Amino acid sequence: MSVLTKAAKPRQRAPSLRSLETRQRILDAAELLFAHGGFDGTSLRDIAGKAGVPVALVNFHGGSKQELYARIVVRRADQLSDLRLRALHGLKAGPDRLSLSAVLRCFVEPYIERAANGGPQWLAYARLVAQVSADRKWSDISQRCFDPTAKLFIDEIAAFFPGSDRSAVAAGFVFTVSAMLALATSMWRVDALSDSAARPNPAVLANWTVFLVDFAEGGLKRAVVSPGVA
Amino acid sequence: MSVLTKAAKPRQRAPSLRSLETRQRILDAAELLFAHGGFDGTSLRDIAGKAGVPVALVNFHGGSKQELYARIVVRRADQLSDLRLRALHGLKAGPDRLSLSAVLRCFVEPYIERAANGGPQWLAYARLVAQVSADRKWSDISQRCFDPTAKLFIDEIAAFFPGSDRSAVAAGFVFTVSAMLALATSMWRVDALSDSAARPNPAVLANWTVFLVDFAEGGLKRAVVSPGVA
DNA sequence: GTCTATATGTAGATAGAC
DNA sequence: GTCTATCTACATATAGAC
Repeated sequence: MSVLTKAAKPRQRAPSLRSLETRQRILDAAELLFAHGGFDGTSLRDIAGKAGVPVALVNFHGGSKQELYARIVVRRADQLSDLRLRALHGLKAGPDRLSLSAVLRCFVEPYIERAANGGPQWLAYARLVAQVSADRKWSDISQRCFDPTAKLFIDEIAAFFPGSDRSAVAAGFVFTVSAMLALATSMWRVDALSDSAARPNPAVLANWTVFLVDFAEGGLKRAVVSPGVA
Repeated sequence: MSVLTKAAKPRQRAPSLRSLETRQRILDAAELLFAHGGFDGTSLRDIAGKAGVPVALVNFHGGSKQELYARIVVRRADQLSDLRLRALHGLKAGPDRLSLSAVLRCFVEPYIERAANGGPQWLAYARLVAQVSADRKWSDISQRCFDPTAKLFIDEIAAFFPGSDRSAVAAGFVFTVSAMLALATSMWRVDALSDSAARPNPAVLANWTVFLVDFAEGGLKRAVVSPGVA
């Protein structure tokens, strides 16, 4: 049974302003802590402590722990999809012929830009997206929040490879997404492996966007057209 | 303090045969369960139950929960590095000039091949490697188990891009690894996104090796030489 | 809507008999 | 080396006063 199909605890009146503030504090705290510790590594008590509310309020505003987790992922998913689709539509309305890299940028840039410059909540959300995308346990959330937009982009990408196998395009897209998520979660590995000074400043993350788009474009053009996969 | 620097519980004699069998059962069960549920999502009681031993034996043979987790990752890491380095040395000893894709294949193929055909324990181990690589919490394990070999391969890759920034090569390598790990953990997303029939058979995983190598080669050649990153 | 108090279960770890 | 029994802490969730 999906955690998303269950509605929130039924309430009889519209929530008060005070309630909305409390609720947001709880969701914000949960976002930060879930992103850092994962679902199983974070307790509702941790969340209540960080939000400065008693434990019972976390259940009241967030529902069960699973519902709370899902609620947080859903919260920003529409906004992220909006940014991506808006960029894509703007591109298609423009005068230039579509390029593969431009399409890829429409998908990648909103995520990276917000992870880099959207403040700690968006950075946490970026990590949360990586958790959800990597763990089959959350596949229902992925399917509801991310797959519709992803499929649209796969269609756009596939148009650059006429006659190609759709599962090859999908695989290339998944590789691209995994590289994108690595930007938000694994830059510490890049630093460790390049023996460079630490790069703790999240602002430079944005510098890697063009690198990522180049990598994905080159990878797709090299792999999808080749007959490597039957 | 690293979990790896602590030695195992001191024992005065070499373990008996019976002990070795019990220990292996415990480690195998832990490998399967940690890979499926993650560190925090798996209890020592689950592991003891699956191994068919009392809980106390898990502590006796595995040490603390963290030590047990680290022990499992370390257990196959040397073997994996061996396979990769042996393949690389074989390549360099051969008559042909090195190609980038051949070098990449040396790194990628042992992992994919064992995830696909090495049985359930190796498949679980592949997922475990993905967990360790994605979570900064395990960076000390990454550094001990995987970074030395990774640095050697980055050196080899960098030789194909003279004058390039080492952190760019490292980033391209991290992207490549993230795509490799996605093969072992996220093929369900490919199936969901391509609307294809499920692909539950792990044997076809190996078919994707060439696709992955192509993707990585194309991505590196496109991204590293371009001046996208200062 | 909020919060105290608590019900109920499970976690990791170990002491000490065998 | 093995295993029973248990210690202590913390988990999620809710009942019911305010």
